[in-house]
Amino acid sequence: MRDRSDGRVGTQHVDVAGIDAQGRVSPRRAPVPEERQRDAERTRQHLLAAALDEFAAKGYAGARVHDIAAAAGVNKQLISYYFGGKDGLYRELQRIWEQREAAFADPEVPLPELAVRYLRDALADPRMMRLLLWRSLAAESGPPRGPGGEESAGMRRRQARGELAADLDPGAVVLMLMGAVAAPVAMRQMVWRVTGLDPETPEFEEYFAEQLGRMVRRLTGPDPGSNDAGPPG
Amino acid sequence: MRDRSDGRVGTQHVDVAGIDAQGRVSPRRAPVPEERQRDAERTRQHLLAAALDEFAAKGYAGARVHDIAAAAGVNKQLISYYFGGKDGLYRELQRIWEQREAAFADPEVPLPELAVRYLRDALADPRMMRLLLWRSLAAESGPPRGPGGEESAGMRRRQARGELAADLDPGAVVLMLMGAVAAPVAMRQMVWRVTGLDPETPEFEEYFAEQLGRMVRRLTGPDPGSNDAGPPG
DNA sequence: GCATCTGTCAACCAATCAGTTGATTGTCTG
DNA sequence: CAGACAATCAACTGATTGGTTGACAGATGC
Repeated sequence: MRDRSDGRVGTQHVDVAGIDAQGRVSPRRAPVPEERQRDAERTRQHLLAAALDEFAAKGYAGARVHDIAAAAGVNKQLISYYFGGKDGLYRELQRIWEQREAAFADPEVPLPELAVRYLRDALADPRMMRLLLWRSLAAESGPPRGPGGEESAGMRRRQARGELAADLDPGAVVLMLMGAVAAPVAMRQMVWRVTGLDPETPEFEEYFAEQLGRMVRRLTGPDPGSNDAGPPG
Repeated sequence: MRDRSDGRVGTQHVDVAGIDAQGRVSPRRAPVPEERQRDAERTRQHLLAAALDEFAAKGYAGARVHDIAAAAGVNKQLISYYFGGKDGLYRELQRIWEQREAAFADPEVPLPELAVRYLRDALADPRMMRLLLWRSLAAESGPPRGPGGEESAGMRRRQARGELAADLDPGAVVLMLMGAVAAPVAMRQMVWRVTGLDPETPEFEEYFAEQLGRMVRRLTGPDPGSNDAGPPG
């Protein structure tokens, strides 16, 4: 047995929440009173945090296991030891992300707020969004997998509730919102050219969140004035 | 002299239009009556076309000069010979793209049509969009370069003309439209999950073009009915 | 307190890959 | 047609890079 990750596949033993927005590892590891010199879980988390930085920054092909190990402060062999190699480390990151992803998209919160929430999340820590984009671009083309058209269930409920204009298709709206949220991450230099703002500043976040909210409100219902300017005169 | 590209820097000797949407090389090369065995310009174009495919598919880090040369049907050394290496080939592609880019964004065509035009262009041949996305993701973070906030000049004219709602900032609208157009290219699997359509089919193109047009029309002026349902009142 | 397992590392290895070298052959020009 | 130059290729090279090996040392249990 030379790959410690084999036994973990399918389980969720990883401290998913242990990686904060700055990539630091949370110190809470209950059964360990003082700092040990050797701590498998701590090393795993350090590697995962460093890998998230590296893969988000350079993508899979551009990432270097040497750099990940160096950033984690451990020997690069431990990547093979814990995750079975670069590929396993990458997969583990994606697995963690898919777990978190499910917690989003509450169908009760109004659409403009939901969009803005996604935006702020992506801007506060663009690494996951970047990971998604890298993966999407790298995915070789071919027939789509999995069930299709299911994601818009909550959206269709919104529409039935009158929260979305009748002549708009929920799928298209979701797609456009995804694009709008991803745009500042996917096309950073475009932000500068188009708005004159640095996409990483809080100024831009406030500006674009406000604007995105307004735009989404215009997609809600046949009367755009009813949501942000009172009933029409 | 071992790099034929040195003498070309700054000039535009390349048959930019010679690469069509399918990556084929146009056969028109005026002063050549029959097929020669050796043809520098033809080889250059073959390499550029193959490079566009390869870089768009895998990005810079993932692209392999060997594969580019093989797809072009020539020896890989010719990449160094004509372009000074992988990097020079990549730069040349970007240079070509920047030349074409300028031809877009006519401030006279209505905004919904402009957005739809961009969308159809991106869907018909996603390679340039993919190139842009790869480059954006790979660009290391840092202070933005070049002049900022200038791109929205035409948009501001639209707003003054009343084509854009007064409470929306042109920059934010452009950014969102960019994201919406890029979304089907940048997040292909999302299209399938959200709409149930294959993003490469004409069905999807018609569907999303129609929907995008409707959404953009809702961003034009305080009265959404004024643009697609005649004058108000 | 000793044996065993787990965690860690330095050094090594094989594969990949961009780029170079030197030779070969088509093409043009006088 | 002959010399010169342009275009092309097969083989080689040096540098990365992901992964493996074998040793060693901290932790753990008896």
